[in-house]
Amino acid sequence: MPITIKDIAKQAGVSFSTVSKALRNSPLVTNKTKKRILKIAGEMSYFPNNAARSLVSRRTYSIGVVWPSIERLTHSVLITNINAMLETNSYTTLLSINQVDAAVDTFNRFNVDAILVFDDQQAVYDRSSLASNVPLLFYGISGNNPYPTIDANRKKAIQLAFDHLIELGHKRISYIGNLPSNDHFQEEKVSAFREKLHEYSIPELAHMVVTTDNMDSYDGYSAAKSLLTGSQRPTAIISGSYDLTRGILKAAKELSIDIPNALSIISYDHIPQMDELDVPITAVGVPILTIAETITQVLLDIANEKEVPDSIHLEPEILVRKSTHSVPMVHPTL
Amino acid sequence: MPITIKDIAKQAGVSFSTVSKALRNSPLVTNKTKKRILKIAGEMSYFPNNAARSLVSRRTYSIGVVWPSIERLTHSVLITNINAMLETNSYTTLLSINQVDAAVDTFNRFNVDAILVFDDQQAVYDRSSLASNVPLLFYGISGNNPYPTIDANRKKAIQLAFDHLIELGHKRISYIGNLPSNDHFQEEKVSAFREKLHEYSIPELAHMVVTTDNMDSYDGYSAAKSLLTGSQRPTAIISGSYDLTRGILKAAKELSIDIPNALSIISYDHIPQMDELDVPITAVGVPILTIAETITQVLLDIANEKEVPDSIHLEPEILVRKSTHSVPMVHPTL
DNA sequence: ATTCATAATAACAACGTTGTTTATTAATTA
DNA sequence: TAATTAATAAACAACGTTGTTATTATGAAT
Repeated sequence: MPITIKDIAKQAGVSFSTVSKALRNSPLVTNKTKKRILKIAGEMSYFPNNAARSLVSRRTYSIGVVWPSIERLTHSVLITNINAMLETNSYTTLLSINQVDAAVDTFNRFNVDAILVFDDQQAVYDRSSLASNVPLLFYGISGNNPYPTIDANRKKAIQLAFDHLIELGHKRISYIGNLPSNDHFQEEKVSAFREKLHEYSIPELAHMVVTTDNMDSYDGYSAAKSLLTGSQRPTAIISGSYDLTRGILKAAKELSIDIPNALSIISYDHIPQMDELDVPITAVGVPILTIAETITQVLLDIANEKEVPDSIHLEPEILVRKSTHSVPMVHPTL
Repeated sequence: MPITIKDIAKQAGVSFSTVSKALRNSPLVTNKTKKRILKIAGEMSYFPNNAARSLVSRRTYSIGVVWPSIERLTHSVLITNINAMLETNSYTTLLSINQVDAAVDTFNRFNVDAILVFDDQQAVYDRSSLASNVPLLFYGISGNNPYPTIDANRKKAIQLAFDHLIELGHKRISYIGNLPSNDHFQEEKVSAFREKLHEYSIPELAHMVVTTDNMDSYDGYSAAKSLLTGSQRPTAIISGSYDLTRGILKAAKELSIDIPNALSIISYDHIPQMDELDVPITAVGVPILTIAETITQVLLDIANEKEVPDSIHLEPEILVRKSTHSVPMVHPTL
């Protein structure tokens, strides 16, 4: 039997509506009684009943996040940031690891003020049939769904990376990334890479695009190991993600390949963690804080029934750190 | 403006209380009107308002999970399982990645029926001062907090592992595990290992206990690499976790050390994923499904105000797979 | 045909809160 | 001192539901 304002009212010898006002710090209650009531509320460890409150205010000041894939560092970082930002705006974040439709259903029942859907997996469900009275925001898929969407320009990111390497004089550039059958995002990166090869009239040799089965550091490690011990060693590698990069770094270290002097590495995923690796890694992508800020802002907007654009494309940036360097005059294997 | 039963009532030309009964499939409404109302509700994409419902029923049929550390595979697997099990019991799982006290506060406001706290990090807060009207269940810490707690007997697990190796004739056994300053669990495993050494009168040589900085696969990899290339190569390794084990496996593979013929590996963490590694790994620990089932059951119990034991200790099991074998007659390096 | 039982639906109260309206008290003025 | 105003606090209505109670319509039995 949870404590209610009526219990407090009885204890304080005052009407329950006075208690309500006191707890909400209304000017309609004198400071003295306010203080007294606050004290009693604390002692009785009172929690406002969100259900009752939201029933009358039509607001819960909470945001639901649908997060079906819980095992990716970049996403963890992103969610942690969004969570923190929402908190500073007095919003509470609720997560669900259910399927998108079930999670949306749940959040509707709880009357959250807005729902954020991480749809990176491109789960198979009919996005047009998602029943929801709560406004939705998608992160990850552009177009083809009727909800506001935020995504990152992955193509541009790879282009930035490539151009940076070209500027440094690199020609023998490899891309390491995973390429699952139905992942539109990874495809985008690979094709951007190939377009750039074409633009600079660089023929695509074997092993210039190394696709991995997974996004794990190991996949990066294995790919890099075989790539760097092969006959056609590149002078620079573009990595598809933070996790892969960690593996690549490890491989290089093992082979005593000096980074950046003997090999340049540039990685997708613009997260602070890039700075903490053995060699601080030059990174491309939309800064994770920018993503978090944008998502948070749009969430707050749709929660407050403001108009938001149908889709927001975030532009990537390049942050040059220690891992990229001009191509060595004498290539060790060339 | 969300659809309410009143809207449906108006549409169906019937009183709102009839709609309520129809939607809840009450026998007090004739099948004909029931069907009609259900149809209309569907068309209007109606969602029952949880706030209103829970206000009167005093139940939300939802469980809050406090999950401050979101980056560990075993925990992800565990939560995924608990989530699924609760779902089959018609309960909804809500996650929060906030600090324990803030998350408990949030869940109290939402009137979840029970709260599960993952307290593996032993976060610094006064557990006795956690204000909550909702029943709490802790996973991970035994004793010293006033709430029901479920934990796994880690000591026993390491003992099982050790005994198994002894049975196979191993004497040169190493333990690889991380040992952060304040992690009681990891300490428990290490000290269990040392006790066993003592029990079998095996002197502890250098590198018999290799502590890593992190729980990452890399840490396992590095540790194993140095351990296996050193002069005192063990015939068997006990690994502190799944992630470490993956690294160890990788290292062995690279060094062309045949598992299990040249080296036995046994790992903590009794999860199905152990079976899917290069070499299926013999594992000790409480089976993850057992943990999930126990937690789920206790959650349902406390949600329904049943009495539950103060603390439940789960007993570990050993599952022998392909990675352990009797000690080679001729030790390669001895 | 009138009464009575029953089936079907409608009306009502309650859950805990907030915002508004009304009543009470204290302070000020004439 | 009586009247008026300002201050405080109490009472009330509403939010969307559910469970209980009251009402109406239907049909059977006398």
